[in-house]
Amino acid sequence: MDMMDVDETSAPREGKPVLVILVGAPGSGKSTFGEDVMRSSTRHWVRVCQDTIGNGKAGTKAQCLSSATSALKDGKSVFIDRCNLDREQRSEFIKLGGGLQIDIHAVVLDLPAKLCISRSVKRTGHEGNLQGGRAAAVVNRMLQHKELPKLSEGFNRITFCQNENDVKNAINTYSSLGPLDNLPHGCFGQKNTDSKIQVGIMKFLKRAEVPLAAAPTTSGTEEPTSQTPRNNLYCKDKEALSSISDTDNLETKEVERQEVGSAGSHANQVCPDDIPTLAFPSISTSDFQFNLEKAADIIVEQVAEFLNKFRNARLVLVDLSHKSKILSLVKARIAEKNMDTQKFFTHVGDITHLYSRGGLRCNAIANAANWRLKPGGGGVNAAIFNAAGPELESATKDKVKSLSPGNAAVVPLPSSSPLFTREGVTHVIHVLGPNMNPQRPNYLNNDYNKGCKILQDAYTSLFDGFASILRNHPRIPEGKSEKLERKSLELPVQSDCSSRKYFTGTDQKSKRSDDHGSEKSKKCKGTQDDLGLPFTDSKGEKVDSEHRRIERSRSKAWGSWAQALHQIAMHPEKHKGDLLEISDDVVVLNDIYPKAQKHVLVLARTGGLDCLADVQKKHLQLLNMMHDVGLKWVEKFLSENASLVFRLGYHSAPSMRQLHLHVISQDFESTQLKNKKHWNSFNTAFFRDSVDVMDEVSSDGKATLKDDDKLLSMELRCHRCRSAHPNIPRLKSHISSCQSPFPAYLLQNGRLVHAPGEPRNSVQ
DNA sequence: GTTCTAGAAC
DNA sequence: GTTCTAGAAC
Repeated sequence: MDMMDVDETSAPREGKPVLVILVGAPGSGKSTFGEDVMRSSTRHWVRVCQDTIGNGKAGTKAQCLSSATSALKDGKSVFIDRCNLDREQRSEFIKLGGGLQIDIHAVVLDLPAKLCISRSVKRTGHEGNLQGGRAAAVVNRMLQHKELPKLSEGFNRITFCQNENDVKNAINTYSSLGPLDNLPHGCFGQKNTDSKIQVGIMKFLKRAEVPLAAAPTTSGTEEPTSQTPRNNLYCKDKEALSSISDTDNLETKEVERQEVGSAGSHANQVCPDDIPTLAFPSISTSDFQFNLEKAADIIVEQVAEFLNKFRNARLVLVDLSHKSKILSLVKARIAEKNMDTQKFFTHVGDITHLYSRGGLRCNAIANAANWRLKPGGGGVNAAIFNAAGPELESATKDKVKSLSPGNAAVVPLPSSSPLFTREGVTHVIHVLGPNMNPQRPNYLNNDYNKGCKILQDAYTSLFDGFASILRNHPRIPEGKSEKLERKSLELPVQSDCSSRKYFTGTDQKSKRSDDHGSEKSKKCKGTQDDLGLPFTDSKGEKVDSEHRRIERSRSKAWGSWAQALHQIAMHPEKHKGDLLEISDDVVVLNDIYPKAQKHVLVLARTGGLDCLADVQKKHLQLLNMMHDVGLKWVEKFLSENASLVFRLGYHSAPSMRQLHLHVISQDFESTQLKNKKHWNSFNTAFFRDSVDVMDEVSSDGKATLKDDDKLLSMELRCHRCRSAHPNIPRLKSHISSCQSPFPAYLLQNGRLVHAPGEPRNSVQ
């Protein structure tokens, strides 16, 4: 037990009566706390409960005061069992201590609001008679006006409990408090909240359910080892909690801006868990057998340097075991140096399951790679390559071939990678550290002069890599990838031959039609088929795919309302007035319920082509043409409003029959965008970028579908800064002003299309 | 795909 | 009481 302000060591061992003021919302467990302690304590306790003090019914505060006074005068210890959430309520009980030789304690049952509410709602025979649905409203209102107690109010000791484990520990502490014992004075279980700023931060953190675990051990957490599990507990269900109270969130947003000083484009984030976060394993200390003490020094020093430069970013050192030596060493140094534990903390868990198992959102994770950047081996490297799927391997191969010690390489993770979809990881940064293991390459023979230098370099490169992601300049090794990325962002506003210019010099060209006039395309259709499909025209395969297609069509029954596009595609002349363009192969029309300022559909006219699942290699030419027609309209729209940004793609499982390409501006400014499904259908993997679809159909003969319903009910995240929002109205109000650059993933491969030089905050 | 609406959430 | 979601019907 490491405690602070232990000023009782020299005091005579003579127990004083204790007045314990329980502080907590209904459902936080105040009564249970008192009862549990009284059951096993050797002290004489009296529980003064306002809910029952009037002959079993609710009484007044005055009754409580007098009842407490007389008990204390008898030398008994007292629990004040009422909410006591604001300072004023507490002050009168604190005054009771005035003439008496007693200790005044607060025990704060600061449990998640959700938990209190569910308990309040569930309980039936509770003395306070706060039952049913009204409980939620009451609990919320109370928590909104909550003021956490401070020593300066007159308490000798305050114990904060933020989870049930903390509560259990506190019950033990008070249960074992014999008649002759005193408890040390001070604040326990939470940072001292002496300044307004800290109160603000603590309130903010509590609401957003950030790991309070991050609080330094020096603040007197009685059991330092309980830190990390709390991390996990508190990060889960943040959406549920943050949605509990509007005013809370508004208030806390302010708090963050003014007091935490969050800077830059991410200042408008609701949840601190959305701060760009890099999780990294300790480099070189496992298989490479680097000295742990030295490594810990270097980690802390390099982290400090990074955090000096980047205020709005988090670093998390991850290891698998609670017993991890390197974690304890680093933890000790964090405490020693009084580092900001919101920005740098340790986490016990699997680096490939930080979100799904630990509730910790990390945009980037570091991989302790080998020099060949190959999967396998063991440890973190094997785990990350395994978890990320083959996508990481090929993405890595595209970026860089090998790595020398002291270097790092940033690899954007394809959105199809499970690490991306499940964990929200957008980048893997491979790092290679110094090797002190004679069995491994580049053995340094215990030369720690060199070793430390290389390890420093490794962390510097790692954090530089992370910084480059923050700036949305993925540091791509020289060569085609970077050119591709840059090129594909530029779309000349001139109206002719856009796609040709657009993709010139990139490897996209070969996959795409060089023209978008329907006449010409039709002419070369046969040629392309002959050239492009040398293998798939064997009889067997044709039958098979035909069969597949029919099977699919049969299984998907289209409702009557889903036929509109199909009717238009089959008989466009009947709908002439509603259409923007008609050709032999496609029809272009405004989406009847546009989900953004500009939202058009490029509709295929091919019969039997109902959705992306029906697309085969023979449709590649059509896909190319649809894309080009889409780009042509994008160009037109950009010439009218150069600030727009467009994305072209297909819904994995469309609601309307007949293959259609969405061309949609990324403002999502539309009253027709009304629900989660609307948002997620354009902003999760459910939306398949046209460029990716073409690539996949070209290489695999079919498009990958992400038609899991889970995608459509995912939490609402801003498509720019990825911050989470509790509901559609609030998401919309956020995106109306979010200026963050788009995630790196979207900036690649021409997924986003905008006018040259726009927007300014994007990749140059 | 939308509209309607009950009831959950605030 | 009002806002918001989500499921059913179309």
